[in-house]
Amino acid sequence: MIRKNADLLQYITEKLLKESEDTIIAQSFSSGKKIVDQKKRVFSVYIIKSGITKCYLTEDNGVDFIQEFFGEGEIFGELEAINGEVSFCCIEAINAVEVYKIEASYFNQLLEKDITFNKHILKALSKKLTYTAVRHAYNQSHTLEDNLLRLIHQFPTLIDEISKQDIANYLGITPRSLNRVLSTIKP
Amino acid sequence: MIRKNADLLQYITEKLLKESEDTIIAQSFSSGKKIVDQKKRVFSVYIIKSGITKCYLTEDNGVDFIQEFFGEGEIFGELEAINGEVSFCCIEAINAVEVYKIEASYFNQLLEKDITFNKHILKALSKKLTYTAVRHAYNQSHTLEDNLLRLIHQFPTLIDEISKQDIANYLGITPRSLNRVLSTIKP
DNA sequence: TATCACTTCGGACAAATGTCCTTTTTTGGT
DNA sequence: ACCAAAAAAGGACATTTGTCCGAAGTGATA
Repeated sequence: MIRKNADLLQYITEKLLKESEDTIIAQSFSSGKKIVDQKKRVFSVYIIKSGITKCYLTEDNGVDFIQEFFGEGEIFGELEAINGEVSFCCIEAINAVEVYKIEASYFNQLLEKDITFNKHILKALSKKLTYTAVRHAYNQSHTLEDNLLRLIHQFPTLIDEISKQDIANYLGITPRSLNRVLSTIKP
Repeated sequence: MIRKNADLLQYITEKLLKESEDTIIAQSFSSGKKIVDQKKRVFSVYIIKSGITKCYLTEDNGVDFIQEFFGEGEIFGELEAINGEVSFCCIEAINAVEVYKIEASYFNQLLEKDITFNKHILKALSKKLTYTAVRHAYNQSHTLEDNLLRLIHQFPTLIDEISKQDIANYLGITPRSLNRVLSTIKP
């Protein structure tokens, strides 16, 4: 649901910020702002300091699909820095978001020079891969009701913090279906 | 659909095999054999030399969901080597499969010592992440008919090489639905 | 050839989900 | 406090997908 990466954030703030004061810069985005746009070049890698973003793709038929919600310590832009391709998704602030921003070229330098950083990134990538695989397997193999109950269990304040449309786009369903199932499990 | 990684396979065969003759060993599996089992420890990393495997998870309700089919050069077991956790999926040979097998500990040594290898793995991980994200977004946002047509377009001999049950498990549907849609698009 | 196990194929019906609306509620700005 | 715009809610119906079968095809083997 809302993914976090405490280890990575800690490493950035406690170690890297001190030795790279001029290359790692803080930046803020207000709710609704796009930080990374689909099919555009990405010149930086971002690590979330605070706030929540959604990571989504807009399909050719106009439907939005939300991959994940990113919270503290989650990284994005790293795939594009590593393989040099354009972004395949949008990253948009859901509330007030603060990030650390690293130039893609410096990020790649760090990967080569700093073994610990390299390991953090390898772990971050394998974490992402694991949780996306597990979530999609679950979602495809269970009923909508199961998926919703699991989501609410993992993140009880979900419905207060995230719009119905976004929850529906995360589950790959319509808001109508979401409401229907919500009304059967709530009362 | 069937994922491949020519660059990685080339690097293994042309460079690594020569300098690590005793640590990278070839191994064969016949059709139907499980190479990696779900929720078990994994002690090696594998790169496919030839053949096709399926990568799938069995959910608590007994449903199998196929993440991907792996072909030449595709790597597996690397997530478990990197983060030290048990496997979250099964890898099973679909036909006769030959792999290169690397001890997890040696794999981690290589990551530290061999920058080129490290880059190959970073790229392999980001490729995997990109294609799983893109595939799931597409599948969730399009009709079953669209998904099938796309699949057949990407891989025309699909229906001959892979069982209906596996195709259904890959799409997250039942074989009944698959047949229904096949009969509407074929004739 | 007979038989068993396995896969495939579809019919008939049930259940889930989408589509298209209109109405109600909430939100944000002046 | 008021209004316009957006978000949420849910009715009615159409469509899609699942469930539960039994029938038909296939391949291996005695």
